[in-house]
Amino acid sequence: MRASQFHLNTLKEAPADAEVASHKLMLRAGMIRKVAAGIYDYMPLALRSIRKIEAIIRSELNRAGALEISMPLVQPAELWRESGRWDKMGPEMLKLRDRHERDFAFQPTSEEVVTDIARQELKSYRQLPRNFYQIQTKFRDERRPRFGVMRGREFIMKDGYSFDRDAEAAGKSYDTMFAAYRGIFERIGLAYRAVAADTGAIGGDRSHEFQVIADTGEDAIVYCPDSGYAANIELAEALPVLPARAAASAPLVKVATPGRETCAEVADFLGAPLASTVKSLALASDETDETGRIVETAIWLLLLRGDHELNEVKAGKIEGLGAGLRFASEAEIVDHFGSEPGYLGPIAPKKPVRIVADRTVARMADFICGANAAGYHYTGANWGRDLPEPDIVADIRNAVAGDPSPDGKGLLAIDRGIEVGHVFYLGDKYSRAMNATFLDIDGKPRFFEMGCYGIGVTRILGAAIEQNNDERGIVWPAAIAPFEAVVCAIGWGKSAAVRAEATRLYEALLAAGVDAILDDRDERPGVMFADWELIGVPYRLTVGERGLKEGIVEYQSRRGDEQAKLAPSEAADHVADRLRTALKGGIFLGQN
RNA sequence: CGGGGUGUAGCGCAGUCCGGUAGCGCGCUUGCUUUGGGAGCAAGAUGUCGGGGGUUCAAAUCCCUCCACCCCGACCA
Repeated sequence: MRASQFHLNTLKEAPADAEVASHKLMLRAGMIRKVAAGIYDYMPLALRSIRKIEAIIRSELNRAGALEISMPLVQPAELWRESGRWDKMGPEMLKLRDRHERDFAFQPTSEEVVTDIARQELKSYRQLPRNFYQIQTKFRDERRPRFGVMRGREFIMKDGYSFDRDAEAAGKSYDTMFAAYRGIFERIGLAYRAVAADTGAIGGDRSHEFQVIADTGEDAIVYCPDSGYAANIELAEALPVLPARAAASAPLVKVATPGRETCAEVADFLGAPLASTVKSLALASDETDETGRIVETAIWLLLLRGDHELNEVKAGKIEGLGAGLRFASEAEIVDHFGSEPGYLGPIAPKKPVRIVADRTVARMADFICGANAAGYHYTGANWGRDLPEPDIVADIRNAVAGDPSPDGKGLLAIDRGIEVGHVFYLGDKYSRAMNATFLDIDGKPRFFEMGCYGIGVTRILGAAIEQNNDERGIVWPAAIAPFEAVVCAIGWGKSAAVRAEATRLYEALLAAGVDAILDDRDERPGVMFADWELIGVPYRLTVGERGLKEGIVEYQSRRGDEQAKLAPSEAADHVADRLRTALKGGIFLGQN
């Protein structure tokens, strides 16, 4: 490709609506253009990278035995009604109507359609296992699209689905996909972690997210550097921080704490450590009938140590609390505790409430908590003596850095991550709902055991840039760079020698299998360098009259780790050699 | 969905308070000069001032209304 024939449109200043580095840089490099909120044009540079990501995914999935198919973007409502998700997906799903007033959805994912394929195409256990995937445009009407392609509404995703005879075989399919994902992210060349993730209603332990490590990530990843344990913070078990409950040593005293409503304020006011306070959160759970009407509301008091945070995913798993979990309203709080928020506590609420203590709180002694009276807290509170033992003791907090690892082999650390892949064991959730069966060896129909496997193709672009950029622009991993190398010709217009040598070098790169571009725009060197550094091409060869007089061309890596003057005859091989090393892969930071 | 903010040339912005013929920088076009880190000079082109309605002799500016986009948001008692 010659730059004079390519479409380049770089900006010195980023549009004002871009917030994060990847979004700004993609706009400045001219990779994407915003068409509407969360909806973008992918210009030639971006599409080149996308196609490379897709090619890596295809090659690894095909190698793992998965089969590529293509399912419709516009899917009939009946299938979604069968699974019950037509209503459940809510406003995230874009719904459409055709000229006959029939309902359709623009696919946000394709479990329903693929299950429909399976129940019609897969009749016998002899056809199993089977794994279908597609790489395609998805639409999810996000409440708040942001961060450019990282959380867009329309995006490209690889979604794959496995069908197996039984849970054991499904486990093997899962493992195969897990390994394939490792292969994919190795090749893409990003630092990533595979972490255990929440399985929601399905249960079990077979759900992993592939997280690209970046400070701007929306997810918190808890891991243990010593043992390799890694999990999304939603799931990561938080062990009690205290070894055992100490004996009570202080009397229960009601102290005035006027205007001090948060644990930090109270601790500060009383001159006590934050870790000696207990935070009381009033939650409510609404039980509904089939029509969605609330038939019963229960009020709960969740207790956390003052320096800990509630984990709502964990709270939602408490028996009875999961249904309609929400924070209690102020009226409910006053009604049950006899006090306004800010001074709630587990000691003698006005009406009985269910008390759930985090495991750490259950081991605390002589703690500080609200007194259920405005402007007052208790100090020296003790379980068993001043209040009954908690109804439920459970892990309901977020793990924090420095907690003991759940596997007992060290201390936890926390990183931020961008979720770019997810593998999930589905069981028979969809096959049962949609009556998708095959005939097993005993001649009886069985529901398929399914798994689903996603990769956010366009999100990988954003994640790669978040992880790899500097003040000059993008620093692509070689495997997904729009071009692997650029030949900058200085003085293209006026020097036949430069034209000849730059062209020869460019062709030598192509011959060596390097995806190169020749910058023949006859621009000033500063313009060319700035453009290619912004775009993030990994390797650059510069040809100018000055160098040719010395008998050299200049080589520069975008990472800035190597700069050299090379004999023109060696330059293409040098780049090809560096590229081969670079394409060997990413940095796997571990899995659990 | 709630709260806040912004819409003026392709991009970044000024002008709005205090109504009076729409500006600056970058980019773009043409010419000349320049040519190893985003060149200089000269001459140009480009605007439904987000849309609609209203007030006024006169509206980017004041009023009403709609729209789009951006940011924050269960906050933890």
